[in-house]
Amino acid sequence: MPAITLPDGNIRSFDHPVSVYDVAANIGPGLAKAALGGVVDGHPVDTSFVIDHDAALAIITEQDDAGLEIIRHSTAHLLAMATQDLFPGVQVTIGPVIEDGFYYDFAAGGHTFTPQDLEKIEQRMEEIAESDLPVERVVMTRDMAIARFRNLGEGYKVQIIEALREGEEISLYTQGDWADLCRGPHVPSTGKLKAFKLTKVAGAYWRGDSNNEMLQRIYGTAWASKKQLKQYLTRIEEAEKRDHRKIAKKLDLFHVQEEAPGMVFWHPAGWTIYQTIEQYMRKAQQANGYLEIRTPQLVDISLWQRSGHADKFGDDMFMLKSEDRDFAVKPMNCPCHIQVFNQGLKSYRDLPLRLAEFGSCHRNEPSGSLHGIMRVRGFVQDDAHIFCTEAQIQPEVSTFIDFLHAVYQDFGFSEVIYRLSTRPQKRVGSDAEWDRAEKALADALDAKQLEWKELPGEGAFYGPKIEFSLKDCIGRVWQLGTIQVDFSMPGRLDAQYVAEDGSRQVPVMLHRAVLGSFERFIGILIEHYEGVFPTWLAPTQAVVLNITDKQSEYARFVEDSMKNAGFRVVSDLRNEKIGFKIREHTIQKVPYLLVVGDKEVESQTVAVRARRGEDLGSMDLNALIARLTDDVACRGRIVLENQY
RNA sequence: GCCGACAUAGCUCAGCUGGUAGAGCAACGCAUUCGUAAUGCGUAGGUCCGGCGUUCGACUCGCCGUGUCGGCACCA
Repeated sequence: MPAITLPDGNIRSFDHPVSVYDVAANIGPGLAKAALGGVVDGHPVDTSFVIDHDAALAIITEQDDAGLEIIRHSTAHLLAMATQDLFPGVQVTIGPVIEDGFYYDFAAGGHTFTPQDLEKIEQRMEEIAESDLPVERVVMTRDMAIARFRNLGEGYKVQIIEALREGEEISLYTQGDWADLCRGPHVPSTGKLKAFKLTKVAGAYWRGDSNNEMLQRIYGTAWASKKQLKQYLTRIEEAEKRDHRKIAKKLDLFHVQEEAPGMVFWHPAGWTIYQTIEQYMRKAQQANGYLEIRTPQLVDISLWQRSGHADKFGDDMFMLKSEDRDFAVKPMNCPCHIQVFNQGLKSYRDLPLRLAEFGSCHRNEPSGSLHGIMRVRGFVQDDAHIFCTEAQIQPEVSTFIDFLHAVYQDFGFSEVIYRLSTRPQKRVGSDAEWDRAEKALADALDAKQLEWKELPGEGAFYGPKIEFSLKDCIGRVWQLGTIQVDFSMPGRLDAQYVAEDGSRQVPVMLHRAVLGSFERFIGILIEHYEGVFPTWLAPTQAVVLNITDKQSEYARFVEDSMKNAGFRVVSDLRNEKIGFKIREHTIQKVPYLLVVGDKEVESQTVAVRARRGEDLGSMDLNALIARLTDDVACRGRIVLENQY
């Protein structure tokens, strides 16, 4: 005789076992109609789930995140059913929910899905949804499930079931004459699926392993209502306008071309941003106890053999031969930094020793992985290596995180994603060392009360790492900063110091970067600001505009004065209407437009127009310089409130 | 690297089933000297990504490359 406790604390008693749907109906017909599933004592279930004992129950509707998840999962099934309907012989594999949607992987024999196929499939999905087929859960034994899917010729499903534990309860969900293996829960009927759209088709390896065959993945998005779907599509459309490649073209920041795939040609405007950031980082690092160095681009392969890089990444390194010697273009800076450390005998008193380099690196990244300037083959890192004792690891990591936060704040980033990547299968170093290194990093994160996620097995071959990541305009996550503990490489490359007791010890090395690569960082920045750079980064900070030729001499005077005060200013003296010139420089996102007409010449002022048309009125040059000085000094910290 | 799509003027893009290319903006010239998001008129501009093939004829069809885009895999 179950007593059902609802989320609001209300208890409803029944004299017979009841389904989730029954309880919802007991509360009200509207809720019964809206119910998509339930959560019974913390476990998500279908509306058909029968409760026969006292339990806590929350009804899930499309208002809940869990409801949306059910809708997406069921839409994935709908996609699979429609696809198999239209393309007999296609095998189903998996179809999970992802952010904002779902996908389903198919083994389609020789057929490849075209955009036209997607349209047809989507249409079939609409039809099935409209026919409001009941979705039912069927439980069977493992052997029965295997037999069933084997009969259907669904080899992939058989493999999935075979991987499940023996004796585990297997559930299938059926709709009409179609069924899929699934844990659930699912919507009670296909009529609940009202707002979805297939978005793209792509290849994906079976079980995520590139040694396996490639399946065809169809992506889709699904929402509780048509309105939400439309909002989502608009959001994506808007986000795509922030694409750093598009904005960079409009603002003339850089280009790439066929002859140098994955390498960036920086234009004056882009290079101004780059240099501003580099100079900023240089100062910041000096202030934080780093010593800047510079090491060679080409280093004999033997060094990379000793460091272990040639063994693990040899295929991805650019090699060249000269006078019978093999050189590698450096893919990273650490082995070179150890060479600097190794010059002269170091004492424990020298530790921690922080060596920094804006190191230019090249990696022959797989062609398919290149992406704008976010993933390139030639890049520069704000790289540094901290040589220290084991006891110094945690304070150094902690100090570094503070440093990184201060830098990110200057760029206006607040939503940092923290991840700790732990030991991979292929690695060097003892388990005891890995234990200590992983703990040091986790403790540092916990001490700062940061929310972080562990990525098991994702560490570098020489040590675990913390990754600091940000999202791009359409939600793709990119790693920028990192700090990695390395117990191995210093030893491999003979780094030593003399300890207090006179013994020779091998230092620990921390690899770290705040921005990661300048290329990627600037790509993220462009999307973050949508090209509207805060004044300190803006390639051109102000443009002087004359109304007619009469004021050109004064305009040049203003330009020179501002340049002498240290700002990046140009004059636009073209014989064009003021409205036209305003428009052009507004489109170029120049922070300040300084208009000079007869009035301004007369009063020795400028009429200042800030971004988005804001009229700051007339100012004399001292007031203008003060204003820009303040603006530059605050960097990106208040740019967001300035923006709108 | 793998799967798929795409590559036309400086940029954004048209170009139907094969008959040697077109617009807007930009550039250049002339006129206009103008007060806060587009002044008018004119001129010039293309190895239609590269190679090979089919064809009387290829931007258009086929094959091979290269690059880009979307995913997957990889990411020291």
